[in-house]
Amino acid sequence: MPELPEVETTRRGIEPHIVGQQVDQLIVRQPKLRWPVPEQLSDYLKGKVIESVQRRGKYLLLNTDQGAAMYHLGMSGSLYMVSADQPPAYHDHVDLVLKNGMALRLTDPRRFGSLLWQARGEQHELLVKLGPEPLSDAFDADHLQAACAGRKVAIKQLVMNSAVVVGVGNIYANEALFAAGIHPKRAAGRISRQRIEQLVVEIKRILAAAIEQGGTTLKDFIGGDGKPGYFKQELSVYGRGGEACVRCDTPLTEIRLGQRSTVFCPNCQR
DNA sequence: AAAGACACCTGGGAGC
DNA sequence: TGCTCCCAGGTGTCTT
Repeated sequence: MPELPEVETTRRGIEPHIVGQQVDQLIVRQPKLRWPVPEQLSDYLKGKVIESVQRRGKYLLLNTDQGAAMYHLGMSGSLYMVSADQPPAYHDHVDLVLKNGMALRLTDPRRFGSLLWQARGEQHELLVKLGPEPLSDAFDADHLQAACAGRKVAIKQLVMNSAVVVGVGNIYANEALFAAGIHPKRAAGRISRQRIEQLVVEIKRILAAAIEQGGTTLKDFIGGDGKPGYFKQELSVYGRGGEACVRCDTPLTEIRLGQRSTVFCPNCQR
């Protein structure tokens, strides 16, 4: 489900309901997520006040004065507010119950998501190697060019590498490469400076636009406010293999690149 | 060091 | 109706 825009949409949706609230308890019905939910997490969180909700890449950090609850939504996760007495459904794995009677509920059918703890003053090891935020000034043409230099890997796989830049998943990698006119299989080290600059611009533009639209709802994504995302209407290539290119009418080609479905226009993208 | 394959897990849709 | 197979928004780890 979630790439960066969906995670940011979730963050904005839950933030007003959580910041300043005190944790009553953490109910873990299914601890077997991508990594086991730490057994002591409930003790860590009990009685703490959520001071802020922060996003780093696709992680959400619920900060307290002792450390942070660190959520990742994997492929199929979502987070939303419910009344604490709302009966859980089958895949509702964790409730963060607040003293005001509400709860932050984690649903994740495939369980590729996670809920971990980051101690105060430490950086969790999963965050250490992350590259810059795509919407920050640290992600610029100099950075991307340096990451591409000498690399034979396909540019699509490079921009999806979280050590290079965080938050660019399969949907937006496809879309950004189309917008920049770059073939997804092109070797990263064989792209001109000018086209790298264009790619940086398009990644930022598309992610920002998707956030504005509340993310992309494919199957069942809903933001923290319970509304679906509307960016699907803006997709030019993702999910459109075989259909006509919006720019030149050529049928879009669909291939697999690193086990991920990849769609591009063989005429517009070189 | 870099590239590629594989792993984790469930549900939905296509095809027979 | 029901079975099998393939696919899905992620990403750490193991193998070449």
